[in-house]
Amino acid sequence: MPEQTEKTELSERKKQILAHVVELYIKTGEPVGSKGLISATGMSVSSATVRNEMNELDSLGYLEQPHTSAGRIPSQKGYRYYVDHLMKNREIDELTKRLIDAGISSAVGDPEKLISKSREVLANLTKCATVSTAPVGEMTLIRKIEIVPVGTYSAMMVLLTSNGILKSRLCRTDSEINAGILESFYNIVDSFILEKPALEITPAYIQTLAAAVEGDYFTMLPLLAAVSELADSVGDSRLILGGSSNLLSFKDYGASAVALLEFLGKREPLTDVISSSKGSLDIHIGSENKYKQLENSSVIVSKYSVKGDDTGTISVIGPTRMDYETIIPSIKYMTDLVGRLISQALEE
Amino acid sequence: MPEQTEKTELSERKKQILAHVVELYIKTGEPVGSKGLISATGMSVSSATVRNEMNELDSLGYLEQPHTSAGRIPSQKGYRYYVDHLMKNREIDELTKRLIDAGISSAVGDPEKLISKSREVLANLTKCATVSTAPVGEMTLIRKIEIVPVGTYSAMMVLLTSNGILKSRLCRTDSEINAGILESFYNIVDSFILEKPALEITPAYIQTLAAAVEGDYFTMLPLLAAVSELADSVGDSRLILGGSSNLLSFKDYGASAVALLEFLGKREPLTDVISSSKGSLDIHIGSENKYKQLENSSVIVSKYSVKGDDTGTISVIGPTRMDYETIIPSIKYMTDLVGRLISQALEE
DNA sequence: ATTAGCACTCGGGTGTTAAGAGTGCTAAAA
DNA sequence: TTTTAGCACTCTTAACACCCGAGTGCTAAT
Repeated sequence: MPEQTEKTELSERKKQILAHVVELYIKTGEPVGSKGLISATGMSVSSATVRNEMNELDSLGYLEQPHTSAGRIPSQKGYRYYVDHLMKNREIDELTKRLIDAGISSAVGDPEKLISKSREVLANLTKCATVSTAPVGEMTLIRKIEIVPVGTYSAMMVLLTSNGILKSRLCRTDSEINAGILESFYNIVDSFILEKPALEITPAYIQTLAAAVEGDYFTMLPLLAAVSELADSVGDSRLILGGSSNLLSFKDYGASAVALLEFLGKREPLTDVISSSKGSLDIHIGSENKYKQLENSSVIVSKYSVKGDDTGTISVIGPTRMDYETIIPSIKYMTDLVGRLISQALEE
Repeated sequence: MPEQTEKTELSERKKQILAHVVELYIKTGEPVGSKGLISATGMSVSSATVRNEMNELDSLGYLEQPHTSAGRIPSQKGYRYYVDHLMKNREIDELTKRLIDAGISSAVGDPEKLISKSREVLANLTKCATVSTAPVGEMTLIRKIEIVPVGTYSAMMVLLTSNGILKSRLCRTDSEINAGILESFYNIVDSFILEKPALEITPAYIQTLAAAVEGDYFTMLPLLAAVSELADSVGDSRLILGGSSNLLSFKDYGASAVALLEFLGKREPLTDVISSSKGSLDIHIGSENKYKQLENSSVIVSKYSVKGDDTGTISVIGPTRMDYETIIPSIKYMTDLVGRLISQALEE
């Protein structure tokens, strides 16, 4: 009597077999056949039985055959069923946890560094590509601008946003940077730049400000240009891709790896993919992604929120055959940690 | 009588043919045969003549055949002869020049930005991988450190080196950052950190400093740790690789592209390759590079020097079949420009 | 010195075949 | 009714033979 009792319910043994197929395929990358499955898992049934079950899983759409005489591989539906129902979502591995902690320890206190470190660490850990989006949005305000002269004609400038992103650069003027210049610079900054959204500090806006400057226009211009350049680079931290070369090692993508890398290189579609995630941890398998270029990939998007309502994301992109079982706990742990640390860093 | 008069000298026509073969092969990527060469160049000799000449070029080692019945491709020696004697080293293209100028215009005044922009721009231009090394060395000193509180427990910290590299980060302490802390921080910085080589500000060194702090050890520690982190990241700017995914588009590297990317990902050998260059513009063709992984690649290393004796480099890495004729003027122009602009930025 | 002509070579493409892996089905056993 | 053993079948892959064409090297004629 324990058979598929409903359309959506699989018999225990089918579940077991599906889980084994998915896991074996994830491990080896080879289509798994009835015999191979038995010898690898030690199930105490015959290959014929497994074959029958697999056959049914096949017609139910959970498995598919690359060709008639090969083993089976999970279909998209199969992966989906696996991550939804079969995967033991175990706790994160203690060692992995240590690696993560150690990896981002040097960035504690600085949101931007936390974000990029987390991306790097996760890329190393998962051997997949990772994407991070900083909690930068419409309402990320310019919080502080400092300028420190380091020579007669040059100064270092630092810009801090309400989200804790810090950008700095040197800038150079044609005429001397004296107290007067600094004063009028801070005046402009105080009145027209601070507490404005970073996205609004465009070159055009700067132009209009500069036009209104009395007197030392030509000294002020490079300073204001530097401000706009810094404000602009805040936006750059929004979405960053890392570890994409990891994807080359997967034999899953044959020659198509190049096309994938090209796709990932473009900003807009990637932003789209990430931002279309709703939950706090979303898994998009294969063609669940709306972009054709991702049909053989899975994207795991995990969100964290910092004290405001701003949310950032960390994502992992890899072949559908990625190791969900270990990646998911890692990315979860990572996002929690980063969210906590950033919130902490932003406390007054 | 104009034949190969010496071992090292080729007849005019041989030179012409060699040049054509190299250029055609660079353009098409296909081995060039006698007929194809004539039809592509409009030479007024018969294919048989060309064949004879090619045959001799072959035995002299300038050309080689992938297989008997294919056309010829330049050997390493052929490329070498081409870049040394045959290539018209024309001026940089006006359009390219504009692109370069425009590309790095936003970075003027900031050495570090200049360096990374130049790398990016050159990667886009050449479609190859690019490597930049900043003029960071043993004698790059910490020139200035500023710390600006931005909240009760957090401050932004900025570090400037003698070479104009600026690094910044937020840092956070457990107890309040007050005037006293700041004062003792600056005391430590002034006495033990400023004007020291950045490379010497290691975590270990910081440890010994921190140990000697009286009183508020636990507040000072994160600040000093941040200093060491910043000093460390100065070293990171030393050698940076960019545009490596460009290499994937070259059909020259088939499956070996992956191995190449892996090689380029490692820091030490790459440093070795770049730093073994002696002249101001060095071209290493194929296995002239001492690393086996580069046997199908050429590396062009171009140096610039800034006012001191510090020199940085910009390099292009691509298949031996790269377009030397346009890449070389571009990289030359770029290094000159960057060298000039950095020197300018570093003037008092 | 150049060229036309020609035999030759070799890689790439196209069957064909044999081996191997894996399946689906059937009939017997539990 | 479920499981299992056996077997025929399918399909991929590797290996081999084959042909075609591009390109060569050589020779003889100009």
